[in-house]
Amino acid sequence: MSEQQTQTKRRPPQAERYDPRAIEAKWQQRWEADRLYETSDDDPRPKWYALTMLPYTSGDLHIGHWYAMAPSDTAARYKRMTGYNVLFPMGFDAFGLPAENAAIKNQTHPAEWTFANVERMRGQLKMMGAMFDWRREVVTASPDYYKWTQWWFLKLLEHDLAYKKKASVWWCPNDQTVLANEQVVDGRCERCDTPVAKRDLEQWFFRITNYADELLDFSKMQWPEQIQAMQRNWIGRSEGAELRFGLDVPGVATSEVRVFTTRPDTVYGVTFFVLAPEHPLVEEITTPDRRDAVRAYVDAARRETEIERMSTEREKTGVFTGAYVTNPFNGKQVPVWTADYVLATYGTGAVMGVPAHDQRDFDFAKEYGLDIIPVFDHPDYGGGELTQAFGHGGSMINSGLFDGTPDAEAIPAVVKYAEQQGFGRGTVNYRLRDWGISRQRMWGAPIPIIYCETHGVVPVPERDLPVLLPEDAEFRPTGESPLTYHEGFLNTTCPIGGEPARRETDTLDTFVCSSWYQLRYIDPQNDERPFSRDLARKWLPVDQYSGGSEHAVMHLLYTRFFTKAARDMGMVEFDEPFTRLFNQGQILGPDGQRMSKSRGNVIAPDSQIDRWGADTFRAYLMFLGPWDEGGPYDPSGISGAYRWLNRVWNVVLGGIETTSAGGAQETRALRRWTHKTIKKVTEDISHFRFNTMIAALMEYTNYLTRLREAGAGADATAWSEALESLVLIIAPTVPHIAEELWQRMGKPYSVHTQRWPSFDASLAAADEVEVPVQVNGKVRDRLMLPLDAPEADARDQALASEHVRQYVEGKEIARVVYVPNRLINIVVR
RNA sequence: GCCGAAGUGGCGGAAUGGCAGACGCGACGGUCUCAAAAACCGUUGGCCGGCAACGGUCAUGUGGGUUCGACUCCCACCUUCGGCACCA
Repeated sequence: MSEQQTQTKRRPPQAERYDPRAIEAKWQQRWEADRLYETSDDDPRPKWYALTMLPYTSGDLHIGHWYAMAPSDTAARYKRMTGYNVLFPMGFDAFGLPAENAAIKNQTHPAEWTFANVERMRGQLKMMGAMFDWRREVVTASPDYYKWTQWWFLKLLEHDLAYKKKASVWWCPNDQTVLANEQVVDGRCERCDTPVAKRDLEQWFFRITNYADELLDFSKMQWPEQIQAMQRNWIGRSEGAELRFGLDVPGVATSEVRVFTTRPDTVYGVTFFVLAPEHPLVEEITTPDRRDAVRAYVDAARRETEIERMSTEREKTGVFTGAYVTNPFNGKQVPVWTADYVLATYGTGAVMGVPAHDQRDFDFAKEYGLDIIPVFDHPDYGGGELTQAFGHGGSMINSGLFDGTPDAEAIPAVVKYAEQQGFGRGTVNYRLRDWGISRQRMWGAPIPIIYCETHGVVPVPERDLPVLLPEDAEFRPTGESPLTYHEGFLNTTCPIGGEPARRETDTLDTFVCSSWYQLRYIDPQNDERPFSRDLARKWLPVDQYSGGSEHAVMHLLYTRFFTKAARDMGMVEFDEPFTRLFNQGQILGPDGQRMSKSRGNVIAPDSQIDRWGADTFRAYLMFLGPWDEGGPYDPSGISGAYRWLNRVWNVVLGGIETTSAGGAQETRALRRWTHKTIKKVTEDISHFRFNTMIAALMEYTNYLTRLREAGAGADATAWSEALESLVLIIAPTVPHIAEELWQRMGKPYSVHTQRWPSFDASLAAADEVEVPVQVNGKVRDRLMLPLDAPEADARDQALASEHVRQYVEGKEIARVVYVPNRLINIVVR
């Protein structure tokens, strides 16, 4: 940037040019020295807890982080200016797979990589000029944080919300290690290219399904409809019945198989039965002659992803096990198959095959020549061979004593009968599964459990927390967790009897860490408890949460679950963690996809910040488009935001010839612009419509610039009102330049502690409006009409117009539509 | 495949039942300059007519529908993005 001064004929010389680099660093230091953004717990103003999702410590702060945080900061600053005591904390989500990958690659401890990233990212975050209260920072991988994450695990275990069961994970047979979904590429290990398959391990789970029904209730929050819809569908509540089919296989102890169905009324149409390949009974009931085929099929299924298996497009496959089950309703024996379209994780892992009334079952029956028996005389069904499955409609047929029961009564009738006869019961099933939290990895909070030969599974006593990660972890290139071969970590003594014992080597899913961090920010130094109950009462729930839409389901459901569990354990007194939610869209990388380190498409903003300054970059990101929609990152437009700030700088500092009594007309116009803009900006900023807010600010700046350059003079009071308002309403968006201008205007420090300006709606309103006149929907003329002109006047003026007359002449006027201040439409025939 | 969203000038977008293209980028022309950059001013959806002011007409992913009027509401389809439970 040149320090050279511009001298033009038209414009007065500027004392100094806008130099963001000088003013941004200066004010950041001043704010920090003055503790301007430290939030007190004792402030008498009403509280406002604004929270933005904490970043993962992936390396450098990228555009995606700026896109998430700069607008949140603007919203928080606005809230502060409207009279709230605003808490806006920041921290780091610091456990996880990428740190381990870096550790293996660099032969270092993951802590080294992680904490170096924390340092760097904190510095980069500070350049944004956000109002984060850094005294409250939390880092989930630091022992004084994960101590409490472990404490939460113990509490959930104590209240029977944690348990152990077998569940499948990807397993690389060559590296002898568990793989994350991300590490499986086209069915192979990303490290060694060996084909991988699922394998069952004992793992810890949280009983989130206990709260399935309550999690469907959004009445206590203001969340976007689409997020509610996604969570509702994810939870997937289905009413139906669990029915018991008889099993009589020699040498098999079990005498029944339970199946969940949403259509118990079609039970007489069952012609086959399917178990998921992972179902424990498959191996047991398979007859010797079918064993090889079944095993081969099950092995193949273990190599497939759930997404592949859920596709309704692929050809149905399956194998017959050789066994039969008995339909309790009609005593009919039907063959038991295993097929990959049945998932072990949904319902009971079994499906009763009713090909006439379920399309997937229909496809399967067609593929393998199984019987198809319709049990409803659906109005679309003519009686011949079925070409597709039929849903609801008609009344029951081929169903014994139920024949003739109409569709609407069928389900309750069959369920009632099943309950009377002991064939099953009406029940509700959820797609939601319990939350698996065990990770066979080193860089996470160790699960605080000890295994003792004598006492079994023993929770680590609270006084022994945290269970620390070893500092001398040695990573083998296989990716196996070092905890499994670290003798110092592994060997311990039983807290009950003192016998030699071994520690759990699995660590907690990182989503556990981020399920309660909003509670730690309010009391981050507390070493007695995870948080103070009094402070929780004061600050929570979070008033406004924001973050990427990629977290619409998992993180946001997990943390809601934690809150409800905490309430039931008597730790907090509210039901939901986040009263209001805003999900910003994705800022897309050059490949058109979400920016993330693992995709390798991140762009660092540093060079742009260096060139244009943080204010310009913040304004540019907010101007790009609607925040909830995201969009492609293209730096070519940044100069527009920079030019705008230059115009703001010049118009505020440039001076104008003022008079104490400017023309009444001009003064009125100036005040109208000022109040109209305050109104628009207030409305937009409070609804996160930052792009149109900035457009309005640009228009206002352009207007003031024209006014100033016209040299016509302006009313002194109205002009100072205009400039003062401008600086105040840009302050949340571009905090540094606003502070600098505020000071140069001779106003008291700080602009950020000023009151947001109010607007006078009557001053903001125009007294005349241009109204288009349409004939049959096409604009033919425009009229200047007084505000809220009566219909008769508008109609007369419209019909008097020369342009309109051409199109109306000689035709019959069928109707005149008049929308005051919007339009007149003359409908002719 | 399933769930959620989005498709509008050369580009980002505005308008959510009432003037399509606000605001900005880019491009083009100009001022300043030896020159360039920066800055500033002006023009800028397509087509047709006109020297021109201007007028006409088409146009919001595709096809249909509702309405005096549809970017906006409804139905079907296409494409792209986010998520799909161990990336976070």
